[in-house]
Amino acid sequence: MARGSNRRPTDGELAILQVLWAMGPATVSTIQEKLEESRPTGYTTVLKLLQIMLEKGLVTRDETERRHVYAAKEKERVMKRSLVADLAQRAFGGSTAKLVMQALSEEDLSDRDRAEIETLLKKMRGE
Amino acid sequence: MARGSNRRPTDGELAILQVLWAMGPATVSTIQEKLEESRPTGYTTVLKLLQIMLEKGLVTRDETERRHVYAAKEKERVMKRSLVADLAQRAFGGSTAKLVMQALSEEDLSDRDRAEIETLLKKMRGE
DNA sequence: TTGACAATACGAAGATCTTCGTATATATTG
DNA sequence: CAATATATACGAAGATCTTCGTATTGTCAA
Repeated sequence: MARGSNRRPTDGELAILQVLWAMGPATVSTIQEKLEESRPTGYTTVLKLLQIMLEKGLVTRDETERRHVYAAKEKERVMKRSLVADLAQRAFGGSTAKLVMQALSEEDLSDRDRAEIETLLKKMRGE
Repeated sequence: MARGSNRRPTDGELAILQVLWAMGPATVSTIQEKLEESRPTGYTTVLKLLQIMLEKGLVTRDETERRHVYAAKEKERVMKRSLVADLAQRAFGGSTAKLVMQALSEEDLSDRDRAEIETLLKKMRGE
């Protein structure tokens, strides 16, 4: 198996994935600039991380142009699902419901958020 | 600052915390036996982890008896809140609501769970 | 073609995590 | 008390993560 396969992304990797999900495919320097806002990181560091992520299969790379273009491989949704499942597993005995309860009970949700969640639950009830 | 302070617990540490939260204060061998079910780990490894967790302030230790008794320091709720907040930060742009939406939309909740969550939301709406 | 610049590749250092072997200390029992 | 069992302490190895310095490669202009 390749390096770190089947493992959740590290903090650095996740920060990069967030950028890629938000911006779509991008070059190293673009990613690095964007990352600067939330997580200052040198150019070669970002590059190295992307190279490792490529090895791990977390991103794809288009080498057509001189400036390689990286893109997140896993769909955002798939990855986030697995992150939530992972936390549920590690901290909530595998129960996503418990995780949700915990999240809701501590948080000050906006009315809008709360309404959205209620709608979602209503839809689930219908099925 | 002490070792790894302000950092989220590692997988091994979290596994131990889960045992301590479930069983209350316990000796190394008790913890190790319990852990065997979910995460086979040798005795000295568990011991070492606990010693490190003590340094980090994740657990307390009662040395009165020959067999030291370890206990989770942070309240379960506090730690779990910070874990959820951490994931929201790292993967959902800081939005707990988005995290919850993601968790709910993918999961097959039992009717009971769904009802419980709806009750919680209703209560929040009242306030 | 060559010089200058821009981008990638590579390697290694320093931290942390997990694991375990071994040393040391403390009971227990015959 | 001596022998044995049981606990804890310590240190070090092997992995992974992050970071960065430096080497290499590719591009463009004069």
